[in-house]
Amino acid sequence: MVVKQRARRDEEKQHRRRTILLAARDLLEERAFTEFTIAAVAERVGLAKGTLFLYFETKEKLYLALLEEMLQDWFTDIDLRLDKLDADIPMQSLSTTLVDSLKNRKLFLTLLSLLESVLEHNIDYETAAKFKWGLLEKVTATGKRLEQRLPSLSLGEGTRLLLHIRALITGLHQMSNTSTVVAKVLEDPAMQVFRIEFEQELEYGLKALIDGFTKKV
Amino acid sequence: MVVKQRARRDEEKQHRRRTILLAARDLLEERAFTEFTIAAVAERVGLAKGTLFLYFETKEKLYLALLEEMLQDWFTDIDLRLDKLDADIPMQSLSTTLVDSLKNRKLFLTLLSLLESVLEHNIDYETAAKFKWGLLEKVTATGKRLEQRLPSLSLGEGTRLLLHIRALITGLHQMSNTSTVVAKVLEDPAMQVFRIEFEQELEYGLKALIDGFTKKV
Amino acid sequence: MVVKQRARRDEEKQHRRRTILLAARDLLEERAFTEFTIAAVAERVGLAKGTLFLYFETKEKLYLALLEEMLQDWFTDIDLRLDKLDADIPMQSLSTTLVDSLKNRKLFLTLLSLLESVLEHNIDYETAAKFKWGLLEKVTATGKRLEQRLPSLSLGEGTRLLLHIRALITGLHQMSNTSTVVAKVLEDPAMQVFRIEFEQELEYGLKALIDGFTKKV
Amino acid sequence: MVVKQRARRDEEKQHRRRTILLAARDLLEERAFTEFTIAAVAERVGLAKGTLFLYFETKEKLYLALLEEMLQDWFTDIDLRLDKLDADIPMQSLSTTLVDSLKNRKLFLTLLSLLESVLEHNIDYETAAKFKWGLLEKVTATGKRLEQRLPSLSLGEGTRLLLHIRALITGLHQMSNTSTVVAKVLEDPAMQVFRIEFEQELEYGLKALIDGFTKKV
DNA sequence: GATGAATGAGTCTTCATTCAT
DNA sequence: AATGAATGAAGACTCATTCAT
Repeated sequence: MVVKQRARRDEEKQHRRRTILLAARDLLEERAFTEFTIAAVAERVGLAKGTLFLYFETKEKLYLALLEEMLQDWFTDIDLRLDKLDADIPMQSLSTTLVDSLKNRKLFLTLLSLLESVLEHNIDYETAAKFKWGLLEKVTATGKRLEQRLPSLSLGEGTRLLLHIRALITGLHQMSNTSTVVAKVLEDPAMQVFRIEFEQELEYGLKALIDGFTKKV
Repeated sequence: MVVKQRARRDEEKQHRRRTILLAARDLLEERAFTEFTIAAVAERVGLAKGTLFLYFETKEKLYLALLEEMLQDWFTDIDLRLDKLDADIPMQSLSTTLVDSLKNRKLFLTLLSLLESVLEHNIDYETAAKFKWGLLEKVTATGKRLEQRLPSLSLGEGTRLLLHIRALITGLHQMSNTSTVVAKVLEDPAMQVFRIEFEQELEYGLKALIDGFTKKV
Repeated sequence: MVVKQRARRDEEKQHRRRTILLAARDLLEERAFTEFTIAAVAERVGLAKGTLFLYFETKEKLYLALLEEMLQDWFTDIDLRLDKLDADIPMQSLSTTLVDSLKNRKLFLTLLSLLESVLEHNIDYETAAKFKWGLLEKVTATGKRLEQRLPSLSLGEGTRLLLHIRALITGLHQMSNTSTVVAKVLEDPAMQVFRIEFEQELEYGLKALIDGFTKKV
Repeated sequence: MVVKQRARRDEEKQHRRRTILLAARDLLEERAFTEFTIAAVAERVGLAKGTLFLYFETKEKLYLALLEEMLQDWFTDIDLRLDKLDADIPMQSLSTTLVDSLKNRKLFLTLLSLLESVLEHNIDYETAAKFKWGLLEKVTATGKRLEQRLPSLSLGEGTRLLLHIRALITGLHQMSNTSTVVAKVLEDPAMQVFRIEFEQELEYGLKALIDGFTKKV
């Protein structure tokens, strides 16, 4: 029975919440999502299983909180980069910007890929609504920024482009994360086509996608 | 205990294998993937759970075999359509062709979306290798066809385009399949951005993607 | 964290003890026994969970104290009524008296029904002894009163009658408190036999019981 | 992994079902109801936990099945005894008959005492309805028999008497089953009043109750 | 004394897989 | 080959009780 220092003040509690999220983040970075259990997270933080339920009512809420935080970070980052981006620079640099913003965000990608298929299941209306409204806000704001940077986009197309960008990100991320056995199979030189280098391939795909979105007269 | 007629000859065994796959296919079409349990498949085929393990050593092998068959079908279909496609027709019709080929292939999309994240886990090297080599062949062949149809593509870029097409398909498919609760949240008019109509959106995205791949000078 | 005024003097502590018991009483009146958790009681009193354990070492001790208080009240009430009861009035009115004394004592009945099966577990010898000795005193006194009112009873039979009265009360109370699902089942007219109206049925049963106890020559 | 002989034929399965029920019965005889968990029953039968769920879909269904069987037995027994009972013999022997029928049925009494408060919770409408209809049938039939033996009872009063008999049984049974600590407290000679000898006391109470039911002019 | 965060044993239940029949 | 009963490792979650603050 190792009693952890108690988080009494609200500040401390927020900190512990973050500690849990960080541990979850670490865990996700190392192991497959299927091994991502409450028990594993608890062990990682060095807290009892029950304690986690003091901070997150259900497993799914923990997942979602994790993604929510990462989304927040990512959108902040992306917005900053977009604001710095000169409007005259061609879209090529936009894809580079996006790819750069995703570097060191492996777990963000993992969770993002699982959003609709896993994370958004087994949650209540309240939680779902709160999450979606938050997301809507961010998506709209960033969508607007895209429209400013890419003047050929008409109203609302920024958000739409963002949606397709996400599709490409999610798709490629999944395809690039193979199981250990498959990775071994792909070592064969002939299999090169399937050895997807995520960042490089994403940049390539994004360029094409954005190109297509903007150049289409 | 109704003992099913035994499959003795190899031919019969192959036939039973197919019967299982077909039943699994039907099941997947009706129910969510989480309800896709061995027990459910067995019940659907009218065979015992244990029997399934005579034909597929693990659950994942069954999944993979299912996808393998569907991939076979889809590539055959797509190749046929590509061969019929006149080389002079602009790429716009290529996206339409692709979208058309995916109509009535809901389960194919479901499984394809789960390939790397679920299906390729818990299988042995042999199975993985066999699957990947088969896929390589198909991908290469269809990639070549794309290069023929889209002359601006250089050697090998057909396969690469195919890869990005799949990424977009997988990404959009996942995004368009929301849980019941989320669906309810999305009923709000303001949430329209998140209510993704798969086929329509895919066509839009594919056009842009292919456009970008080809027009890029 | 709102720290409640500390109870320093013994008098204050007794007062707080009572406050807790009263809150627990209220809670039990509203909710089913299964929802009667320490957390719920604490919330109701406006004290912290831990504080409750300063006044009651175990959950069961709290229960028992609660029942003890209610028993005290009830015996006081019943004794008063018995004293007012004219010795010449037939026993019929005794059952009425008893039933009347139980009106508005729902939670008393609930706890009484759980005495041996739940409340008296997980307590120490001391507590058990104290409780039982107190009860003995009350039972004996009221038993005596019964013997005075019902002259046909021989020495000690008053207590014995009391015992059987309690058995009937406990039994009927339990039988009349059905779960929601069962209540729905009992809506069927054919199920009328099982729809027990506690007070009415108790009066009926008590009459018979007391009748039998007294008229038996 | 001790694989138990498999129950293949329907007959064997019924037998295993009974084995489980018997084990549950034994367990209940030895330990308190709170310790009566699926895990404990499984260990007792020497089966895996999961196996129990093949025979009983939920914990509550197991409980109810247990009681259902015992009720069946008891009513059969009681009806037989009532049929043999000469109508001319006074009701005194009726109480004796009832008490006799309850000898060696400790666990039946335990479960019966928990029927409304525990067993009938957390079950679905179907199960509840099936149980109640079965019970209704038995209660009605036995109620009729009582009316035949006790001619002073008017139509329907047999069932009503049965109801009160059950209340007394349940009440006394609970009161007579004390926890270990309380039992120790009751060793004091002064506590004799609380040392309830179930059978003896039930006979006494039943006599009075039946007397009251019948003699009431 | 008061607090409430932390604990962790304990509960039911699911399901892929095994193996006696 | 076919069967399906048996397995048991997980898994999420609850709650009385403890104890650092």
